[in-house]
Amino acid sequence: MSEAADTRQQFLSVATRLFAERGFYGTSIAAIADELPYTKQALLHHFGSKEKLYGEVLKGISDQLMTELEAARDATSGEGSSALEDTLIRFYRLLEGQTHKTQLLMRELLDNKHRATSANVWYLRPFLESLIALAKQASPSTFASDAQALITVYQLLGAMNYFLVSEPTLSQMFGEEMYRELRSGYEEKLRVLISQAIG
Amino acid sequence: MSEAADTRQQFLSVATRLFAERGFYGTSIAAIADELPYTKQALLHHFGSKEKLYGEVLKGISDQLMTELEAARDATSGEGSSALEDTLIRFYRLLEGQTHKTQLLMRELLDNKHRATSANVWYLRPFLESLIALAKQASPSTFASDAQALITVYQLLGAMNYFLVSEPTLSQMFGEEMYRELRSGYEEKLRVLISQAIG
DNA sequence: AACCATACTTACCACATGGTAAGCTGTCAA
DNA sequence: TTGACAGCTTACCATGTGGTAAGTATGGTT
Repeated sequence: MSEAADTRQQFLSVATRLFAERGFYGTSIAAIADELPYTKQALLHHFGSKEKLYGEVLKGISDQLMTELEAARDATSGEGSSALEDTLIRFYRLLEGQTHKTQLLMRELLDNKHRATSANVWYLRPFLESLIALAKQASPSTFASDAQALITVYQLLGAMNYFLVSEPTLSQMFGEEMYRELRSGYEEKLRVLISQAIG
Repeated sequence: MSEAADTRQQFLSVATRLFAERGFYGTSIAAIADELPYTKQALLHHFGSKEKLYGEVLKGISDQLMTELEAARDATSGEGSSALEDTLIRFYRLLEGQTHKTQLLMRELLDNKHRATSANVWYLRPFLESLIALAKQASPSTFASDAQALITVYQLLGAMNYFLVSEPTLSQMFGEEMYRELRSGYEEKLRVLISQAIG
């Protein structure tokens, strides 16, 4: 039983990485299984279909993002917009080390219409709702409606995600060394952007 | 000859739309040809391979984005950071009506590592360079280095792209009517973000 | 000892994929 | 009039795809 759970977890882990790197259509279930000492039928045994596996991966990512966002919030002392700023920076730092989450997030935004709509399941919703709640809680006066809150936090999320996802591109353009420099300076830039957007 | 050029153009047009919507792996050359009164072999006759077709699509997008960015710049009167602000807003308005360009841009950022690197061609580079030049030209004092310029403009590009690409997601979450409201208010939000980021 | 469910594997399969080969048809230059 | 070539089509193919069917091995339950 626990061995089975472990196998499942291994599949989920590899699948998450590959889906993030290559996208849903760019990743075959055989390719996932090939990185583990199992056949693709073992994968199908555990998850039923590629679509369901992808669903579990997305749900996992969404859950983790939510948890991490809330952890970032709870680790932040103080209240109001400066607390929100700290929380978002903390969240950014978390994302920094786990680029695949950002990649999957963006892929899902892009593919949503064609893939998830047909399955009619909307995995990222809880995370986005948690984001709204965070903004409203930190600054109820600034963010009257859900939409107003989301639109602002969304801008910031967009800015940081876009940057994180662009690592290959920027490394290629400026060289890896220069990219590391860029990245180390980015956090401060982001902080400024955040404080101005919500202040 | 001109008929052939027309056929090519038709292929490019459909291919651009489908690649943007479904990604490289999610789009088969047969699917592209099926939307036109030709067979997929006609497509291969004109472009040689799927990869080359995709390359031409990307090059087309990159060229158009560059041209439009420069047109936006030239349409802007004045100088300095407020001119840059106007230019970027103008550029945003252009993108607003042509979501597929934004989608392709982001897909290429995501897939770059796995697809384009192997082909070793980096199609979006001219556009990004043009973006850097724009920023440096508008505010040479603020943006000392290429990297410093890019990192800031990049944030803004990220914020607007992210929002544009999220239409399906946000429509689904808030309903289409609410989304239209969100979107109509977004330009002003973006303007504020821009002016603060570069001011 | 018989049963049974879980965790897998091997063997298959129908179908879609990108791509090749070869031919057909019209146009246009020599 | 012939030849060549551009712009297609039909025929075909090897490979990869997600998925099914039918097992085998193992460990726990009665």
